[in-house]
Amino acid sequence: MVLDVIRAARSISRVELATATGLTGATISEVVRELLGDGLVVEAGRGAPTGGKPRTMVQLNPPARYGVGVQLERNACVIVVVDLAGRPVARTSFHGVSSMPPEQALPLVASRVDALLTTAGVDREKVLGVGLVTYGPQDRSTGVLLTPQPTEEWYDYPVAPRLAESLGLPVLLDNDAAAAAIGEYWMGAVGPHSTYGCFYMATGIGGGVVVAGEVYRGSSSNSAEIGHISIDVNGDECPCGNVGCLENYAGPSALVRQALEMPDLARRLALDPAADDFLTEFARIAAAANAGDPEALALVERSARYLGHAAVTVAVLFDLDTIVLAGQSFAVAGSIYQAVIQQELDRRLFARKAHPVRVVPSVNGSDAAAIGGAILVLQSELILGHGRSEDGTRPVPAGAVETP
Amino acid sequence: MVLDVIRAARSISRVELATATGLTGATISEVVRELLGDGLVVEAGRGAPTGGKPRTMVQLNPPARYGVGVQLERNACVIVVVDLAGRPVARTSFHGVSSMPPEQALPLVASRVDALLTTAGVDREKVLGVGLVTYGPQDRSTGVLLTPQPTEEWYDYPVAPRLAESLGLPVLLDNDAAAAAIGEYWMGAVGPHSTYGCFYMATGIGGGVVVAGEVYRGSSSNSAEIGHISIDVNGDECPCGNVGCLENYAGPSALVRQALEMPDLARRLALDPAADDFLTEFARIAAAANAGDPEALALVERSARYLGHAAVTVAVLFDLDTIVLAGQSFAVAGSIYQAVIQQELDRRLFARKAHPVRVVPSVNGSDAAAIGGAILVLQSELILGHGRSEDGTRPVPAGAVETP
DNA sequence: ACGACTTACTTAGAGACCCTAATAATGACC
DNA sequence: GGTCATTATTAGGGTCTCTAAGTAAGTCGT
Repeated sequence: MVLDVIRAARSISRVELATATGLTGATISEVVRELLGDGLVVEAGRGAPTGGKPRTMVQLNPPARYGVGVQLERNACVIVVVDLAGRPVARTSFHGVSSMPPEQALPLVASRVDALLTTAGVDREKVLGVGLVTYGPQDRSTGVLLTPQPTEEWYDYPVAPRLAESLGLPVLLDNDAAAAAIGEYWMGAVGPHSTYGCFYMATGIGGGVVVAGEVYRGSSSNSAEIGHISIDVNGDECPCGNVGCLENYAGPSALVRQALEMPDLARRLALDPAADDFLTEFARIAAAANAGDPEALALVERSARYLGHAAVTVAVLFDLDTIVLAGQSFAVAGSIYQAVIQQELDRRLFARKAHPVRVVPSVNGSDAAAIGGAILVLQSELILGHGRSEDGTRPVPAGAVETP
Repeated sequence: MVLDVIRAARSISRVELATATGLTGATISEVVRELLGDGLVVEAGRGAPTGGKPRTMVQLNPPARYGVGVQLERNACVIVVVDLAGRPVARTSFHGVSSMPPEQALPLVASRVDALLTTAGVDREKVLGVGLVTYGPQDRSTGVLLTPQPTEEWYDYPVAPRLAESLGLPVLLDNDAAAAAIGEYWMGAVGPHSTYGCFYMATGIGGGVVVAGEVYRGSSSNSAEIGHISIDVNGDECPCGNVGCLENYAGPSALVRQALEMPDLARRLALDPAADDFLTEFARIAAAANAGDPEALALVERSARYLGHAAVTVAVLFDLDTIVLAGQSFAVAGSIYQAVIQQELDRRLFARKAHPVRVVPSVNGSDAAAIGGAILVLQSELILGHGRSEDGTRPVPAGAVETP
């Protein structure tokens, strides 16, 4: 808990820690000494003069621990290594995983992770674990995917345990949007008391909500599937069973479909109706909208308005104060989306006497989910204490100085 | 925490408490001794034989403490007194409060509470506090209403502090739907690990979500306002600022409006277009639907389908396992609503590999909100420990046996 | 019917955690 | 250079919950 406050504050003195945590100075002294001993934090400089003894600031020691984030998307796989500060120190991405069966894909991923750690010169002892993030339903506790994607063979396959086996590191399975959401928190983009949501748009649209610094988990940890909430009670049925699903109005594949129905636009952007990777087609539409193409802009703005409409629902239900936009599909035309969604929220929530909802782009950019996955591991092991050993002490990698 | 487990189990032995709480038998012994001393629990009988020393069961001592619930609705005011088991031991209701300014209404409410406690013979020392529940936005921390209802004068009026002053008892302000929701939990209608929602329909439609035995609170404790989530992106604008609000499709006032547009039905049910209390008109429609009137049934079923549609959204976002229907507007045609909403959930969620969502009526009937308000106080003071004194001990009303 | 066994509960002592109170350290200010 | 304000540390104690050992109260076998 103290560590989390230090992280949030970036640099903080012991007195400030005491007031922030509610603990007494004596206890803080003790805890900070232990953290210093573990190498997790370092003393760094003086605080502003206060008329007495100057405060010695403590802050996270970024290279003390690392987390690995692996994101499996429909087409690509992104791997990042982040330090304690949440900053990526190494990154790689490659294609082809989605067309393999898991038996073949996971060892490949494992070898890539190994290679990345080696080239980045990261001491393996300092790696707390791997955060594996995917879209769609999953069983976090067993580390199993509950969707037959990318291929049938992945359904019910124990991806997390198998990857853990290959790597010899703990592997946490989680949702891409949830990971991106917690990434914002760790990086300090939202306040520690903020209740906020993340809209994650890549090939699909996912969502994650964070309350008091932790991801909201419902009864089965598959909450906030924003892509399949309905925005129109009279809409068409979706393969998911619901009607009027947001994704079919506002998702990248929907926009490509809509653009293909506009012959002028389709020709102008050289859209390929047979392209199997619709994200590149979508990126072209987004780029055209950015460049001022009226037809493309109209499409993107309508998509954004639908997203804004869903954002109102999510914001009202969860009582959010901030919504973060993350995922590569916001990479190109993110500012348009941000403006329109913000406008929609302001318009629809103004009449309520409630606080406004702020819309912001992710601080972690396109790799938000992968980075978030790595951060989930850091949080799980260091803050929530899931990785502590049986005797209650923290696992101390080689190199850390043990307190006597 | 131990008390909460005892409540949930109704009757439980110390060994079972140990396994349920994760504490050791020794600790449980100590804690239970203290609870016995406070009079909060009593030993009651033997458990099933296990081959050794029989287990002595402990259970809540219902008359040890009481909570008062006060519900302010648009037309009526309901006051209940419940014991530790959550059972109402006294109840009264009256009209007229909504037409008064708060300066006049709150002393009236206070006198009614006093009278009710007296006639019920409840020792005032054993009353932990009052749960005041209302609809619409509010500021729980200050006990202030953020809506100009029932009249302008109530807006920003410190209702909770004033009532506390009049009564000399702590007063908690909360949302009616949230109260009804937590009432279900206390009564054991949902399991302790359930994540569930409550749809509360009286004059409007409210919602509450409970996670791990506590009401979900967003950034301002005004979450899950179900009546004003949109079910139709192309719908009409609502005074709240949103479009296609559920309440305008499925709420009691909407149904009365729809029925008045059907001359045959309006005549048959003798609906009064000028009636200011549309709940009695709505009850007539619901009764007709129950009795098999095809037009009335069609109206109610359509309303239920809209509610079911919203239920899908809420269930997906919060990942619920159960939805409770509460409030007087479900009193008459509750079974129709329950069946249709259940059907809609099953239909829309089937394709997902997820768990089903169960729809159940409230165990607390029409007074669910008032009872829930009283229970909120019990929970707040006894389980969450908000009412403990400075030295960390529980407040011990006269009559309780203090441990040496 | 008696004693051995099983299971439930209690007591005693130890350790972790965090508190209060007193003490040491360190730079600002006159 | 001494006093003061403020920060940090140390010492000692209280509370909580644990382990380990002991006691209570049944069942079961002979």
